[in-house]
Amino acid sequence: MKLYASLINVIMEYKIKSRIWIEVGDNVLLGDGRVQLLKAIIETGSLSKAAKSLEMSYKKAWKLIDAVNKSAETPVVSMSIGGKNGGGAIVTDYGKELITAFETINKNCWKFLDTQTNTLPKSNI
Amino acid sequence: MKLYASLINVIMEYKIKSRIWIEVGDNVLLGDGRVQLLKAIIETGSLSKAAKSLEMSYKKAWKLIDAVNKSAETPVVSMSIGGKNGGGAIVTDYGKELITAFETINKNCWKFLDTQTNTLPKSNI
DNA sequence: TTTCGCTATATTTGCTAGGGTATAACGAAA
DNA sequence: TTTCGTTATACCCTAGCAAATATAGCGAAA
Repeated sequence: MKLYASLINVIMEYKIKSRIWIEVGDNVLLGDGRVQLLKAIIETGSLSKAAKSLEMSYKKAWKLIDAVNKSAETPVVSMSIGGKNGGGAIVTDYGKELITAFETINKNCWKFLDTQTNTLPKSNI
Repeated sequence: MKLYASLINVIMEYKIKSRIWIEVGDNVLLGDGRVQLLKAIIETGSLSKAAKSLEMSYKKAWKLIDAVNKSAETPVVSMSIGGKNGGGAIVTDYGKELITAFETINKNCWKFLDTQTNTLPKSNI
């Protein structure tokens, strides 16, 4: 009995989840998807390759980065067309700082929420 | 010059936003929309009136509540068909406890995120 | 000046979540 | 037993978003 109860508690535990994002004015600057995309750009050096690596359409990736660039005053990713390798995309130092700040805040938010789980009412099965 | 800079800082300030939700197993138990709907049910006493008050279709409201009831072991809202007023929906005490817990956690999450705003890199306009 | 791979953008196609509508089932009270 | 307002559910249909496709433009290097 005690065994079953503890098993159920393990399986059916509550989990508080969250998503955070950064807004500037009325525009979304950064969210989880955009951060993943920026990191893929850092790894691949181009927007199209980054999109492909995330199995995302180039169009969607471009729209996301366009929105980031439009809502950020300080440049986050700089694009270049033509040239040796056809062009490419580079995440600026400021963009990299944003990424690390975002990810640490996100992790800390998750940690905080985990501490709040025990404030939820117990379900009596 | 100093004046303009401070004005820009006020207008263009970063804002870290978030949404939280509670999962049980793999199912979503509660999110912001469901909490609003539950509160509307408490106020109106019926699912259809609650949906109307939130300008939400009855179908959508029913689906949300159905999902809540299916993912919760302890009943959250009990429905009755027929009778004096055709039936109705009642949020259980357990459901009310869930609502208040959810809302305080949410507020505390927002407060926490507000304290983290200054860890974001400064944009140099 | 030709090639190449990338950015940038328009157009079409396809899909799915959601609204609208209709209708059945229900049960207390008049 | 009729009325009434609700829950519950099926069906069609549409708008809006996303994917797919096509194509133009670019510039360094060979």
